[in-house]
Amino acid sequence: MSDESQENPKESSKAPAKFLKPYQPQDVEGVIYQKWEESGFFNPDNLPPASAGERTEPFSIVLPPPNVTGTLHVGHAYEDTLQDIVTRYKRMQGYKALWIPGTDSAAIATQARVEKNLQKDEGKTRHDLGREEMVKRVHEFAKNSEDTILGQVRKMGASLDWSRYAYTLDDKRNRAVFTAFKNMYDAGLIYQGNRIVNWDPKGQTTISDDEIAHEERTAQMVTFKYSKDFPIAIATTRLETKVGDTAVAVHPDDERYAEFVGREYDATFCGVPLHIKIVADKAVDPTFGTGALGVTPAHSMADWEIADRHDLPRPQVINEYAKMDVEGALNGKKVLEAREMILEWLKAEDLLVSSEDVTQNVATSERTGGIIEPLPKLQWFVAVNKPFTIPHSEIPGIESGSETTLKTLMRTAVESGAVDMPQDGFRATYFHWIENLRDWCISRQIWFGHRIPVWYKGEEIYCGITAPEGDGWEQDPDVLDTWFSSALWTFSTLGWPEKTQDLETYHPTSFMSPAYEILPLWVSRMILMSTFHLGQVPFKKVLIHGLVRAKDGRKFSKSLNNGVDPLEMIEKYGADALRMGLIVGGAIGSDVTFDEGRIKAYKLFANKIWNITRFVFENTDDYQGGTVTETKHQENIAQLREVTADITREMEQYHLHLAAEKLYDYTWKTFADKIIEESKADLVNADPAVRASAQAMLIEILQTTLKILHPFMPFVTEEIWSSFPNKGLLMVENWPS
RNA sequence: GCGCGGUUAGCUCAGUUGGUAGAGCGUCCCCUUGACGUGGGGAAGGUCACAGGUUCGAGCCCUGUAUCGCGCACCA
Repeated sequence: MSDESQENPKESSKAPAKFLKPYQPQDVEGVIYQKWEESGFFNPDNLPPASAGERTEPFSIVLPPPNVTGTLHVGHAYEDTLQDIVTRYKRMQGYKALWIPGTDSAAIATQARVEKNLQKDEGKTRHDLGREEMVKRVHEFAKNSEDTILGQVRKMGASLDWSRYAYTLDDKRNRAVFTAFKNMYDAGLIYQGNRIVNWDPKGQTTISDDEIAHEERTAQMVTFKYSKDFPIAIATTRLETKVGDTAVAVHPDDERYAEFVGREYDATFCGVPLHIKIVADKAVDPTFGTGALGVTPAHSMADWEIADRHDLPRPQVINEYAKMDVEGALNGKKVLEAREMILEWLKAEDLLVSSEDVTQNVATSERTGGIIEPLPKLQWFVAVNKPFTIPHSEIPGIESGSETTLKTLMRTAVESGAVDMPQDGFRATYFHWIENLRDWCISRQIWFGHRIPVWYKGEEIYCGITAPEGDGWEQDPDVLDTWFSSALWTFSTLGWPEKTQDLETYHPTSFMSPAYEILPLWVSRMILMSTFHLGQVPFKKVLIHGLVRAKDGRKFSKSLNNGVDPLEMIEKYGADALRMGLIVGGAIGSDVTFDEGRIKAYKLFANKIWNITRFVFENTDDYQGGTVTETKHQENIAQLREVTADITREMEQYHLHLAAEKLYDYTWKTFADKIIEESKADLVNADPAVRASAQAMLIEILQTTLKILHPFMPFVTEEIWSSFPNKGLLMVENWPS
């Protein structure tokens, strides 16, 4: 700051004409962004030295890649703002600040979107087009939507290094994905297995646990016996699955049924022959229902595990189209029809014991709304509990060359503090999720995405980064779960698997700020991939943010049609106002309610800064130099120094909302309402030294204020800064201390 | 069921290590004083969900209750 007061004496300026009108963000934002881009300073390789000398310390963030399914929404705007504030702050502090942009192909979401359009516009399905044509269409759609969304990110003022732009399906990221797959396959951590998966009959694909939404429905809970001579009644809401039963399980300590354990019975159930064994298993809750569980291994996760323990057969009785696949009259019926038929049959045979309505949560696909049918299928999995030897580890508590599991890595990365997750609540959620984690099903039966890098020829199987030599090889038709590639994002964007300078310099990344809803989906999987492939955490600090909600507290969603278009807000109030309005909306981590009034308030604030500047220019046009000599002026500067230190403290703790509020408060209540008001008398003082002192003070306070406001309101501050003679870009000025 | 979070002014939300409650918007009154009316000055408005506890002192810490919301797992 002291060097500033020595700089000032050389400066004198008239108020440029633009200050005579109110601030018009629309006129300047595009121009300013272009100036920034042309400067090359978004790329840390081009940054000028800082006050402390050459920039040596890296600071890196990767942008959580928006899906190429549509346009920017206000949640993106919030997230972009958080990251841009941090990036700009660190850049001004002298770091090699890098923020990498990218987009995500979002396999299922994007394909579903295109399929929907296809159905609507042409009345066709993807099968009508064929795989090749369909994938082409999806790529076209993605390209279009990518252009749109990147244009929108720029409008937010995001200081992203576009020269390092990455797309999850580009060549480099493809290579990273295949390499990651192969490495994990070779380590025995990716395997193929027949397991119960969440099958979406509507989307004709498997989906992960995280893509399931539970919907509350009323269902009929039916208690019945398989046959007249069967000794135990069981209950179910899914009668149609009962033709796939191979056992009845009771609790080992349940005396009511103890005598039956081990016996086997034959029955013909609604035309289907059943062979039922009575087994004892701890998983059964003796207090629920009749205390006996009909075991349907092929259509229930829990039952599959019971079947494992008792070596039971696992007949599949429902197919991929949610239709019955059994002997007799039920064959080919939809599950709901079959349920009715069986109920009628039970009544007719007098096997129905009782029936009641219950409320239960039905698993549906988040994407298609289809009711999930648990089915056994041959799928690819990542083994999270399987021990393996990690060749290299920088994670505290995990030695290089030691035996560990992916789950242990995920837990240790956060437990050890290598990933700093300061929000206790979210850390608890994270650990809770890890504890319940099962093997991750990574194959998807869709066409758009990373094709699984495995080829088959008869009994032979080959896993590699490119197709194997020779004829007759056929590639696995499935594609990978989109989160598989997203999970590599912190290092695939930096050039991995090549040993690039970027990877060396910028990984682990410094900071990540995702929404809490993708903590399990994405954050934990980035930790999984990064610790496995690099032995490093993906980021040193993760600060989870909340959702932006509509004023009534509901989520913004397309179906509710309550969305707010950030571009409309920018058009109306300016990007700076939108940024401030979102940041001050609430503490990071809690949900933010969207409030247009708040954004409007910050448009007024931008104008206030504009007019402060006008006042300073108008009153310093004859400024010939001189320093801040008056005691009260010096006190004002000292006070600003304290405010700056306070704001810096808040920034260091990532209390961005507090820093923003304090900036607003200082600029308006102290600088404008007190300092400027009090300076008016001094500016007309007969003693030219007093006037000069006031002038020096005003210039210094204005310039410092612009600097500390810049990360929050980059456009208006940069525009004002450009009106001072002999100044470079504000974005690379040094953060005052 | 397990886990997490919220409950503070009419509305939307802050509140840093416990020290007499804050902002924006809204409401009311005043001001055509040369930076800005997209402004300035002032005012009203809160038993900080409830009940206990710890403390000299609690919006903040502890226990419990209510209520709203979220996540995970689901019971057949």
